[in-house]
Amino acid sequence: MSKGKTILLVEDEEAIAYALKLNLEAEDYTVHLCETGGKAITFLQHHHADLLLLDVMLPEADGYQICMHFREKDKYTPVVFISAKNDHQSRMHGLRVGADDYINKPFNLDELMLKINRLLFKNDLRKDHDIVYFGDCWIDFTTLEAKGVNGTKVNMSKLEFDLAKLLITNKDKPLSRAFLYSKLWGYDKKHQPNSRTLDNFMVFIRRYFEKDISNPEYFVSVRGVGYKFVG
Amino acid sequence: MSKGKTILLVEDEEAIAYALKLNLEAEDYTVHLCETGGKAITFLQHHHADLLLLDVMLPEADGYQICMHFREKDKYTPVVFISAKNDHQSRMHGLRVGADDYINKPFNLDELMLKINRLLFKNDLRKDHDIVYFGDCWIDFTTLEAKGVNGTKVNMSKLEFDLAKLLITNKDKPLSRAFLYSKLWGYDKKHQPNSRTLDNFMVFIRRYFEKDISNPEYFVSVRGVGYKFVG
DNA sequence: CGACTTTTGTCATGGAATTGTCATTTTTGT
DNA sequence: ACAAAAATGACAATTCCATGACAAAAGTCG
Repeated sequence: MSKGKTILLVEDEEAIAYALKLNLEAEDYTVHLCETGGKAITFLQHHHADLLLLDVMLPEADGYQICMHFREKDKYTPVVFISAKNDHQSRMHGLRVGADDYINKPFNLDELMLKINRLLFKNDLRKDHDIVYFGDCWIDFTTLEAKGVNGTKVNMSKLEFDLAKLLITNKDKPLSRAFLYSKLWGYDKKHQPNSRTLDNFMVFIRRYFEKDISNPEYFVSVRGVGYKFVG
Repeated sequence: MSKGKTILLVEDEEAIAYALKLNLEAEDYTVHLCETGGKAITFLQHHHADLLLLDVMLPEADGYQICMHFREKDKYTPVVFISAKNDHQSRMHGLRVGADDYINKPFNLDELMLKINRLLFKNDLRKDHDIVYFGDCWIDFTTLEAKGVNGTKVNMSKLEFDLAKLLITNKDKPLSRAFLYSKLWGYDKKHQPNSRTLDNFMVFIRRYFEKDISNPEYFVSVRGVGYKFVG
Protein backbone atom coordinates (compact mmCIF):
# COMPACT_ATOMS: atom_id res chain seq x y z
CA MET A 1 0.00 0.00 0.00
CA SER A 2 1.50 3.28 -0.98
CA LYS A 3 -1.14 5.41 0.68
CA GLY A 4 -0.81 7.42 3.83
CA LYS A 5 2.62 8.53 2.73
CA THR A 6 4.03 11.97 3.14
CA ILE A 7 4.64 14.18 0.14
CA LEU A 8 6.59 17.38 0.35
CA LEU A 9 5.13 19.90 -2.06
CA VAL A 10 7.19 23.00 -2.75
CA GLU A 11 5.27 25.52 -4.79
CA ASP A 12 4.85 29.26 -4.45
CA GLU A 13 1.86 29.74 -6.73
CA GLU A 14 -0.98 29.46 -4.34
CA ALA A 15 -3.58 28.27 -6.81
CA ILE A 16 -1.51 25.39 -8.09
CA ALA A 17 -0.34 24.44 -4.64
CA TYR A 18 -3.87 24.33 -3.38
CA ALA A 19 -5.16 22.22 -6.24
CA LEU A 20 -2.30 19.75 -5.93
CA LYS A 21 -2.63 19.47 -2.19
CA LEU A 22 -6.32 18.83 -2.47
CA ASN A 23 -5.95 16.14 -5.06
CA LEU A 24 -3.10 14.42 -3.33
CA GLU A 25 -4.98 14.39 -0.07
CA ALA A 26 -7.96 12.93 -1.87
CA GLU A 27 -5.70 10.00 -2.67
CA ASP A 28 -4.84 9.65 0.98
CA TYR A 29 -1.44 11.21 0.95
CA THR A 30 -0.29 13.53 3.67
CA VAL A 31 0.92 16.72 2.03
CA HIS A 32 3.28 19.19 3.55
CA LEU A 33 3.43 22.46 1.66
CA CYS A 34 6.36 24.86 1.57
CA GLU A 35 6.23 28.11 -0.35
CA THR A 36 9.95 28.75 -0.39
CA GLY A 37 13.06 26.75 -1.06
CA GLY A 38 14.54 27.67 2.27
CA LYS A 39 11.59 26.34 4.17
CA ALA A 40 11.71 23.14 2.18
CA ILE A 41 15.34 22.54 3.01
CA THR A 42 14.85 23.08 6.72
CA PHE A 43 11.77 20.90 6.63
CA LEU A 44 13.75 18.09 5.10
CA GLN A 45 16.41 18.37 7.75
CA HIS A 46 13.92 17.54 10.42
CA HIS A 47 11.19 15.53 8.80
CA HIS A 48 10.66 12.57 6.63
CA ALA A 49 9.10 12.67 3.18
CA ASP A 50 8.32 9.80 0.85
CA LEU A 51 8.28 11.92 -2.28
CA LEU A 52 9.31 15.44 -3.28
CA LEU A 53 7.24 17.51 -5.67
CA LEU A 54 9.25 20.57 -6.56
CA ASP A 55 8.63 23.69 -8.50
CA VAL A 56 11.81 25.01 -10.05
CA MET A 57 11.43 28.74 -9.71
CA LEU A 58 11.06 29.50 -6.04
CA PRO A 59 12.04 32.18 -3.56
CA GLU A 60 15.22 31.65 -1.52
CA ALA A 61 16.41 28.40 -3.07
CA ASP A 62 15.27 26.97 -6.37
CA GLY A 63 14.06 23.43 -6.90
CA TYR A 64 17.39 22.25 -8.26
CA GLN A 65 19.13 23.30 -5.09
CA ILE A 66 16.59 21.53 -2.95
CA CYS A 67 17.03 18.38 -4.96
CA MET A 68 20.82 18.49 -4.92
CA HIS A 69 20.84 19.08 -1.22
CA PHE A 70 18.42 16.25 -0.64
CA ARG A 71 20.20 13.83 -2.94
CA GLU A 72 23.39 14.11 -0.95
CA LYS A 73 21.78 12.12 1.74
CA ASP A 74 19.07 10.21 -0.06
CA LYS A 75 19.54 8.81 -3.52
CA TYR A 76 16.35 6.88 -3.80
CA THR A 77 13.34 8.76 -2.56
CA PRO A 78 11.45 9.94 -5.66
CA VAL A 79 11.80 13.56 -6.73
CA VAL A 80 9.55 15.10 -9.37
CA PHE A 81 9.91 18.57 -10.80
CA ILE A 82 6.91 20.53 -11.95
CA SER A 83 7.92 23.61 -13.82
CA ALA A 84 6.90 26.20 -16.36
CA LYS A 85 10.49 26.25 -17.57
CA ASN A 86 9.88 23.99 -20.46
CA ASP A 87 13.15 24.07 -22.31
CA HIS A 88 15.59 21.28 -22.90
CA GLN A 89 18.31 22.78 -20.71
CA SER A 90 16.07 23.03 -17.68
CA ARG A 91 14.76 19.53 -18.04
CA MET A 92 18.24 18.14 -18.45
CA HIS A 93 19.40 20.00 -15.41
CA GLY A 94 16.50 18.65 -13.40
CA LEU A 95 17.25 15.09 -14.39
CA ARG A 96 20.95 15.55 -13.83
CA VAL A 97 20.53 16.62 -10.25
CA GLY A 98 18.72 13.37 -9.63
CA ALA A 99 15.05 13.86 -10.36
CA ASP A 100 12.92 10.95 -11.43
CA ASP A 101 10.73 13.05 -13.67
CA TYR A 102 10.37 16.57 -14.95
CA ILE A 103 6.83 17.60 -15.73
CA ASN A 104 5.90 20.72 -17.61
CA LYS A 105 3.29 23.24 -16.62
CA PRO A 106 0.52 23.15 -17.42
CA PHE A 107 0.38 19.53 -16.48
CA ASN A 108 -2.35 16.96 -16.50
CA LEU A 109 -3.39 16.03 -13.01
CA ASP A 110 -4.35 12.45 -13.70
CA GLU A 111 -1.08 11.68 -15.39
CA LEU A 112 0.82 13.21 -12.51
CA MET A 113 -1.15 11.13 -10.05
CA LEU A 114 -0.40 7.94 -11.91
CA LYS A 115 3.28 8.74 -12.02
CA ILE A 116 3.35 9.55 -8.32
CA ASN A 117 1.56 6.34 -7.50
CA ARG A 118 3.96 4.35 -9.58
CA LEU A 119 7.04 5.97 -8.08
CA LEU A 120 5.84 5.39 -4.56
CA PHE A 121 4.83 1.86 -5.35
CA LYS A 122 8.30 1.07 -6.57
CA ASN A 123 9.86 2.69 -3.58
CA ASP A 124 7.73 0.54 -1.35
CA LEU A 125 9.15 -2.63 -2.74
CA ARG A 126 12.62 -1.37 -2.12
CA LYS A 127 12.36 -1.22 1.59
CA ASP A 128 10.90 -3.99 3.63
CA HIS A 129 12.10 -2.05 6.58
CA ASP A 130 10.43 -1.73 9.87
CA ILE A 131 10.60 1.99 10.43
CA VAL A 132 8.70 4.03 12.96
CA TYR A 133 8.39 7.78 12.64
CA PHE A 134 7.45 10.08 15.50
CA GLY A 135 8.00 13.81 15.61
CA ASP A 136 11.21 14.56 13.79
CA CYS A 137 12.68 11.21 14.69
CA TRP A 138 12.63 7.74 13.34
CA ILE A 139 13.83 4.33 14.37
CA ASP A 140 14.63 1.64 11.85
CA PHE A 141 14.35 -1.69 13.59
CA THR A 142 15.68 -3.57 10.59
CA THR A 143 18.99 -1.82 10.21
CA LEU A 144 19.12 -0.80 13.85
CA GLU A 145 19.58 2.82 13.02
CA ALA A 146 17.82 5.84 14.38
CA LYS A 147 17.56 9.56 13.92
CA GLY A 148 17.41 11.63 17.06
CA VAL A 149 15.71 14.87 17.89
CA ASN A 150 18.72 17.01 17.03
CA GLY A 151 18.72 15.66 13.50
CA THR A 152 21.78 13.48 13.86
CA LYS A 153 22.18 9.75 13.84
CA VAL A 154 21.78 8.04 17.13
CA ASN A 155 23.84 5.09 18.24
CA MET A 156 21.55 2.87 20.20
CA SER A 157 22.52 -0.37 21.82
CA LYS A 158 20.67 -3.60 21.30
CA LEU A 159 18.85 -3.35 24.63
CA GLU A 160 17.82 0.20 23.91
CA PHE A 161 16.34 -0.94 20.62
CA ASP A 162 14.54 -3.80 22.29
CA LEU A 163 13.07 -1.56 24.94
CA ALA A 164 11.99 1.06 22.41
CA LYS A 165 10.47 -1.63 20.24
CA LEU A 166 8.49 -3.11 23.10
CA LEU A 167 7.07 0.24 24.03
CA ILE A 168 6.36 1.28 20.47
CA THR A 169 4.65 -1.92 19.45
CA ASN A 170 2.46 -1.49 22.49
CA LYS A 171 1.76 2.11 21.63
CA ASP A 172 -0.37 4.00 24.15
CA LYS A 173 -0.45 1.00 26.45
CA PRO A 174 1.44 1.33 29.72
CA LEU A 175 3.81 -1.57 30.29
CA SER A 176 4.60 -2.45 33.86
CA ARG A 177 8.12 -2.43 35.12
CA ALA A 178 7.81 -6.10 35.99
CA PHE A 179 6.73 -6.89 32.44
CA LEU A 180 9.54 -4.90 30.89
CA TYR A 181 12.11 -6.45 33.18
CA SER A 182 10.87 -9.91 32.41
CA LYS A 183 10.88 -9.30 28.67
CA LEU A 184 14.26 -7.67 28.48
CA TRP A 185 16.17 -9.45 31.19
CA GLY A 186 14.19 -12.59 31.80
CA TYR A 187 12.78 -13.64 35.10
CA ASP A 188 16.00 -13.08 36.88
CA LYS A 189 15.88 -12.77 40.61
CA LYS A 190 18.30 -9.92 40.27
CA HIS A 191 16.32 -7.41 38.30
CA GLN A 192 13.57 -6.68 40.66
CA PRO A 193 11.70 -3.44 40.21
CA ASN A 194 13.77 -1.71 42.82
CA SER A 195 16.63 -1.57 40.39
CA ARG A 196 17.24 1.68 38.55
CA THR A 197 18.38 -0.05 35.40
CA LEU A 198 15.16 0.36 33.50
CA ASP A 199 14.96 4.01 34.41
CA ASN A 200 18.45 4.53 33.16
CA PHE A 201 17.50 3.14 29.80
CA MET A 202 14.54 5.43 29.68
CA VAL A 203 16.81 8.35 30.38
CA PHE A 204 18.95 7.47 27.42
CA ILE A 205 16.04 6.89 25.11
CA ARG A 206 14.60 10.23 26.12
CA ARG A 207 17.93 11.92 25.52
CA TYR A 208 17.83 10.64 21.99
CA PHE A 209 14.26 11.39 21.12
CA GLU A 210 12.73 13.97 23.39
CA LYS A 211 12.88 17.71 22.79
CA ASP A 212 12.29 18.48 26.46
CA ILE A 213 13.65 15.67 28.55
CA SER A 214 11.87 16.72 31.71
CA ASN A 215 8.63 16.82 29.77
CA PRO A 216 8.60 13.68 27.70
CA GLU A 217 6.25 13.67 24.76
CA TYR A 218 6.70 10.16 23.45
CA PHE A 219 8.27 8.04 26.14
CA VAL A 220 6.25 8.92 29.17
CA SER A 221 6.24 7.29 32.57
CA VAL A 222 3.06 6.07 34.17
CA ARG A 223 3.47 6.38 37.86
CA GLY A 224 2.80 3.24 39.78
CA VAL A 225 2.88 1.17 36.62
CA GLY A 226 5.78 1.71 34.30
CA TYR A 227 6.20 3.39 30.94
CA LYS A 228 4.32 3.86 27.74
CA PHE A 229 4.96 5.17 24.27
CA VAL A 230 2.58 7.79 22.94
CA GLY A 231 2.53 7.94 19.16
CA MET B 1 26.83 0.71 -11.67
CA SER B 2 23.99 0.20 -14.06
CA LYS B 3 25.98 -0.54 -17.18
CA GLY B 4 26.11 -3.77 -19.13
CA LYS B 5 22.41 -4.25 -18.71
CA THR B 6 20.02 -5.52 -21.31
CA ILE B 7 17.40 -3.27 -22.83
CA LEU B 8 14.60 -4.58 -24.97
CA LEU B 9 13.82 -2.05 -27.67
CA VAL B 10 10.61 -2.56 -29.60
CA GLU B 11 10.35 -0.18 -32.52
CA ASP B 12 9.34 -0.68 -36.13
CA GLU B 13 10.66 2.55 -37.58
CA GLU B 14 14.08 1.54 -38.66
CA ALA B 15 15.70 4.96 -38.46
CA ILE B 16 14.63 5.58 -34.90
CA ALA B 17 15.45 2.06 -33.82
CA TYR B 18 18.93 2.36 -35.25
CA ALA B 19 19.63 5.67 -33.61
CA LEU B 20 18.40 4.49 -30.25
CA LYS B 21 20.31 1.25 -30.40
CA LEU B 22 23.49 3.05 -31.28
CA ASN B 23 23.19 5.53 -28.46
CA LEU B 24 22.26 2.96 -25.89
CA GLU B 25 25.15 0.76 -26.88
CA ALA B 26 27.43 3.75 -26.61
CA GLU B 27 26.42 3.85 -22.95
CA ASP B 28 27.36 0.23 -22.58
CA TYR B 29 23.92 -1.26 -22.63
CA THR B 30 23.15 -4.43 -24.50
CA VAL B 31 20.22 -3.74 -26.78
CA HIS B 32 17.89 -6.32 -28.20
CA LEU B 33 15.71 -4.98 -30.96
CA CYS B 34 12.31 -6.33 -31.97
CA GLU B 35 10.35 -4.85 -34.84
CA THR B 36 7.01 -6.37 -33.94
CA GLY B 37 4.97 -6.82 -30.79
CA GLY B 38 4.76 -10.54 -31.30
CA LYS B 39 8.51 -10.96 -31.44
CA ALA B 40 8.85 -8.87 -28.31
CA ILE B 41 6.46 -11.05 -26.38
CA THR B 42 8.15 -14.27 -27.35
CA PHE B 43 11.52 -12.74 -26.59
CA LEU B 44 10.37 -11.86 -23.11
CA GLN B 45 9.17 -15.37 -22.52
CA HIS B 46 12.64 -16.71 -22.97
CA HIS B 47 15.01 -13.93 -22.10
CA HIS B 48 15.73 -11.44 -19.44
CA ALA B 49 15.57 -7.69 -19.90
CA ASP B 50 16.42 -4.98 -17.43
CA LEU B 51 14.33 -2.33 -19.13
CA LEU B 52 11.66 -2.17 -21.84
CA LEU B 53 11.57 0.63 -24.35
CA LEU B 54 8.32 0.32 -26.26
CA ASP B 55 6.80 2.03 -29.21
CA VAL B 56 3.02 2.04 -28.99
CA MET B 57 2.01 1.50 -32.58
CA LEU B 58 3.47 -1.76 -33.71
CA PRO B 59 2.62 -4.67 -35.95
CA GLU B 60 1.03 -7.74 -34.37
CA ALA B 61 0.73 -6.50 -30.79
CA ASP B 62 0.91 -2.90 -29.68
CA GLY B 63 3.08 -1.58 -26.90
CA TYR B 64 0.26 -1.57 -24.37
CA GLN B 65 -0.30 -5.27 -24.87
CA ILE B 66 3.37 -6.01 -24.46
CA CYS B 67 3.45 -4.04 -21.26
CA MET B 68 0.31 -5.61 -19.82
CA HIS B 69 1.58 -9.03 -20.63
CA PHE B 70 4.91 -8.31 -19.10
CA ARG B 71 3.47 -6.68 -15.99
CA GLU B 72 1.54 -9.79 -15.10
CA LYS B 73 4.79 -11.40 -14.15
CA ASP B 74 7.03 -8.48 -13.39
CA LYS B 75 5.74 -5.41 -11.65
CA TYR B 76 9.06 -3.84 -11.14
CA THR B 77 11.30 -3.80 -14.18
CA PRO B 78 11.12 -0.34 -15.76
CA VAL B 79 8.96 0.15 -18.84
CA VAL B 80 9.12 3.31 -20.94
CA PHE B 81 6.86 4.12 -23.83
CA ILE B 82 8.07 6.19 -26.74
CA SER B 83 5.25 7.17 -28.98
CA ALA B 84 4.01 9.62 -31.54
CA LYS B 85 0.54 9.28 -30.04
CA ASN B 86 0.79 12.39 -28.02
CA ASP B 87 -2.71 12.75 -26.61
CA HIS B 88 -3.82 12.57 -23.04
CA GLN B 89 -5.76 9.34 -23.47
CA SER B 90 -2.81 7.46 -24.85
CA ARG B 91 -0.46 8.67 -22.17
CA MET B 92 -2.94 7.77 -19.45
CA HIS B 93 -3.38 4.36 -20.92
CA GLY B 94 0.34 3.84 -21.03
CA LEU B 95 0.76 4.78 -17.40
CA ARG B 96 -2.24 2.74 -16.36
CA VAL B 97 -0.88 -0.46 -17.79
CA GLY B 98 2.15 0.04 -15.62
CA ALA B 99 4.68 2.13 -17.49
CA ASP B 100 7.17 4.25 -15.63
CA ASP B 101 7.22 6.94 -18.23
CA TYR B 102 5.59 7.91 -21.48
CA ILE B 103 7.76 9.93 -23.79
CA ASN B 104 6.52 11.73 -26.88
CA LYS B 105 8.08 11.62 -30.29
CA PRO B 106 10.06 13.47 -31.27
CA PHE B 107 12.01 13.02 -28.10
CA ASN B 108 15.28 14.38 -26.85
CA LEU B 109 17.92 11.72 -26.70
CA ASP B 110 19.86 13.08 -23.76
CA GLU B 111 16.80 13.37 -21.61
CA LEU B 112 15.79 9.84 -22.48
CA MET B 113 19.24 8.59 -21.58
CA LEU B 114 19.15 10.28 -18.21
CA LYS B 115 15.76 8.83 -17.45
CA ILE B 116 16.87 5.36 -18.45
CA ASN B 117 19.96 5.64 -16.32
CA ARG B 118 17.92 6.75 -13.36
CA LEU B 119 15.37 3.99 -13.75
CA LEU B 120 18.02 1.33 -13.99
CA PHE B 121 19.94 2.81 -11.10
CA LYS B 122 16.93 2.52 -8.89
CA ASN B 123 16.23 -0.96 -10.06
CA ASP B 124 19.73 -2.04 -9.21
CA LEU B 125 18.94 -1.97 -5.56
CA ARG B 126 16.74 -4.96 -5.71
CA LYS B 127 18.96 -7.10 -7.80
CA ASP B 128 21.66 -9.40 -6.67
CA HIS B 129 24.74 -8.05 -8.26
CA ASP B 130 27.62 -10.08 -9.21
CA ILE B 131 29.75 -7.03 -9.06
CA VAL B 132 29.44 -4.67 -6.18
CA TYR B 133 30.98 -1.24 -6.02
CA PHE B 134 31.56 0.66 -2.82
CA GLY B 135 33.90 3.57 -2.32
CA ASP B 136 36.93 3.01 -4.52
CA CYS B 137 36.57 -0.74 -4.25
CA TRP B 138 34.70 -3.45 -5.99
CA ILE B 139 34.15 -7.15 -5.61
CA ASP B 140 33.30 -9.39 -8.53
CA PHE B 141 31.61 -12.48 -7.18
CA THR B 142 31.64 -14.20 -10.54
CA THR B 143 35.32 -14.13 -11.22
CA LEU B 144 36.19 -13.95 -7.52
CA GLU B 145 38.30 -10.89 -7.99
CA ALA B 146 38.33 -7.74 -6.01
CA LYS B 147 39.90 -4.33 -5.92
CA GLY B 148 40.99 -3.08 -2.56
CA VAL B 149 41.22 0.35 -1.06
CA ASN B 150 44.81 0.93 -2.06
CA GLY B 151 43.95 0.41 -5.71
CA THR B 152 45.53 -2.97 -6.06
CA LYS B 153 44.02 -6.35 -6.64
CA VAL B 154 43.03 -8.28 -3.61
CA ASN B 155 43.37 -12.01 -3.26
CA MET B 156 40.43 -13.18 -1.27
CA SER B 157 39.76 -16.71 -0.20
CA LYS B 158 36.50 -18.51 -0.78
CA LEU B 159 35.29 -18.02 2.74
CA GLU B 160 36.14 -14.35 2.63
CA PHE B 161 34.07 -14.02 -0.52
CA ASP B 162 31.19 -15.90 1.01
CA LEU B 163 31.22 -13.76 4.10
CA ALA B 164 31.43 -10.56 2.09
CA LYS B 165 28.63 -11.72 -0.17
CA LEU B 166 26.35 -12.58 2.70
CA LEU B 167 26.84 -9.19 4.25
CA ILE B 168 26.53 -7.31 0.99
CA THR B 169 23.40 -9.04 -0.21
CA ASN B 170 21.88 -8.16 3.13
CA LYS B 171 23.01 -4.59 2.86
CA ASP B 172 22.24 -2.40 5.86
CA LYS B 173 20.82 -5.32 7.75
CA PRO B 174 22.81 -6.57 10.71
CA LEU B 175 23.45 -10.29 10.57
CA SER B 176 23.91 -12.05 13.85
CA ARG B 177 27.02 -13.95 14.64
CA ALA B 178 24.96 -17.10 15.04
CA PHE B 179 23.46 -16.64 11.61
CA LEU B 180 26.79 -16.02 9.97
CA TYR B 181 28.37 -19.01 11.66
CA SER B 182 25.50 -21.23 10.63
CA LYS B 183 25.60 -20.03 7.04
CA LEU B 184 29.34 -20.23 6.59
CA TRP B 185 30.24 -23.16 8.76
CA GLY B 186 26.99 -24.99 9.28
CA TYR B 187 25.51 -25.82 12.59
CA ASP B 188 28.70 -27.28 13.89
CA LYS B 189 28.98 -27.69 17.58
CA LYS B 190 32.48 -26.35 17.31
CA HIS B 191 31.87 -22.90 15.94
CA GLN B 192 29.94 -21.39 18.69
CA PRO B 193 29.86 -17.63 18.88
CA ASN B 194 32.61 -17.55 21.43
CA SER B 195 35.08 -18.33 18.73
CA ARG B 196 37.14 -15.52 17.28
CA THR B 197 37.12 -16.97 13.80
CA LEU B 198 34.44 -14.72 12.41
CA ASP B 199 36.12 -11.66 13.80
CA ASN B 200 39.36 -12.66 12.19
CA PHE B 201 37.70 -12.79 8.83
CA MET B 202 36.25 -9.39 9.41
CA VAL B 203 39.72 -8.13 10.19
CA PHE B 204 40.96 -9.38 6.85
CA ILE B 205 38.03 -8.03 4.91
CA ARG B 206 38.51 -4.68 6.55
CA ARG B 207 42.19 -4.71 5.72
CA TYR B 208 41.24 -5.08 2.09
CA PHE B 209 38.46 -2.55 1.85
CA GLU B 210 38.56 -0.04 4.65
CA LYS B 211 40.48 3.20 4.56
CA ASP B 212 40.56 3.46 8.32
CA ILE B 213 40.45 0.01 9.80
CA SER B 214 39.64 1.18 13.28
CA ASN B 215 36.76 3.18 11.86
CA PRO B 216 35.08 0.90 9.38
CA GLU B 217 32.86 2.58 6.84
CA TYR B 218 31.43 -0.41 5.02
CA PHE B 219 31.91 -3.48 7.16
CA VAL B 220 30.74 -2.32 10.53
CA SER B 221 30.07 -4.30 13.65
CA VAL B 222 26.80 -4.07 15.47
CA ARG B 223 27.48 -4.70 19.08
CA GLY B 224 25.32 -7.32 20.62
CA VAL B 225 24.25 -8.57 17.22
CA GLY B 226 26.98 -9.16 14.69
CA TYR B 227 28.06 -7.35 11.55
CA LYS B 228 26.51 -5.45 8.71
CA PHE B 229 27.51 -3.99 5.39
CA VAL B 230 26.63 -0.37 4.78
CA GLY B 231 26.43 0.51 1.07
C1' DC C 1 -2.03 22.68 53.65
C1' DG C 2 2.32 20.54 55.10
C1' DA C 3 5.14 16.56 56.60
C1' DC C 4 6.01 11.98 55.30
C1' DT C 5 6.34 8.14 52.03
C1' DT C 6 6.80 6.23 47.65
C1' DT C 7 8.11 6.44 43.12
C1' DT C 8 10.87 8.15 39.43
C1' DG C 9 14.96 10.93 37.37
C1' DT C 10 19.87 11.51 37.14
C1' DC C 11 24.66 10.81 37.72
C1' DA C 12 29.28 8.60 38.47
C1' DT C 13 31.54 4.42 38.45
C1' DG C 14 33.57 -0.20 38.04
C1' DG C 15 32.98 -4.70 36.55
C1' DA C 16 31.46 -7.65 32.87
C1' DA C 17 30.64 -8.83 28.34
C1' DT C 18 31.74 -8.07 23.61
C1' DT C 19 34.82 -7.13 19.96
C1' DG C 20 39.60 -6.17 17.83
C1' DT C 21 44.07 -7.93 16.97
C1' DC C 22 48.02 -10.80 16.81
C1' DA C 23 50.94 -14.90 16.97
C1' DT C 24 50.74 -19.47 16.39
C1' DT C 25 49.04 -23.94 15.22
C1' DT C 26 46.25 -26.97 12.44
C1' DT C 27 44.17 -28.14 8.26
C1' DT C 28 43.62 -28.20 3.34
C1' DG C 29 44.70 -28.47 -1.44
C1' DT C 30 48.04 -29.34 -4.93
C1' DA D 1 55.96 -31.61 1.43
C1' DC D 2 54.88 -26.90 0.75
C1' DA D 3 52.14 -22.87 0.65
C1' DA D 4 47.86 -20.92 1.50
C1' DA D 5 43.74 -20.88 4.24
C1' DA D 6 41.45 -21.41 8.41
C1' DA D 7 41.06 -22.09 13.38
C1' DT D 8 42.57 -21.30 17.99
C1' DG D 9 43.86 -19.07 22.15
C1' DA D 10 45.66 -15.22 24.49
C1' DC D 11 45.27 -10.65 25.39
C1' DA D 12 44.05 -5.64 24.61
C1' DA D 13 40.56 -2.31 23.74
C1' DT D 14 36.13 -0.93 23.84
C1' DT D 15 31.38 -0.54 25.03
C1' DC D 16 27.69 -1.59 27.88
C1' DC D 17 24.97 -1.58 31.64
C1' DA D 18 23.97 -2.77 36.71
C1' DT D 19 24.51 -0.63 40.90
C1' DG D 20 24.07 2.56 44.61
C1' DA D 21 23.73 7.15 46.12
C1' DC D 22 21.13 11.00 45.93
C1' DA D 23 17.77 14.55 44.06
C1' DA D 24 13.33 15.61 42.41
C1' DA D 25 8.60 14.78 41.79
C1' DA D 26 4.14 12.75 42.87
C1' DG D 27 0.99 10.63 46.16
C1' DT D 28 -0.88 10.05 50.90
C1' DC D 29 -2.68 11.07 55.20
C1' DG D 30 -3.06 13.76 59.23
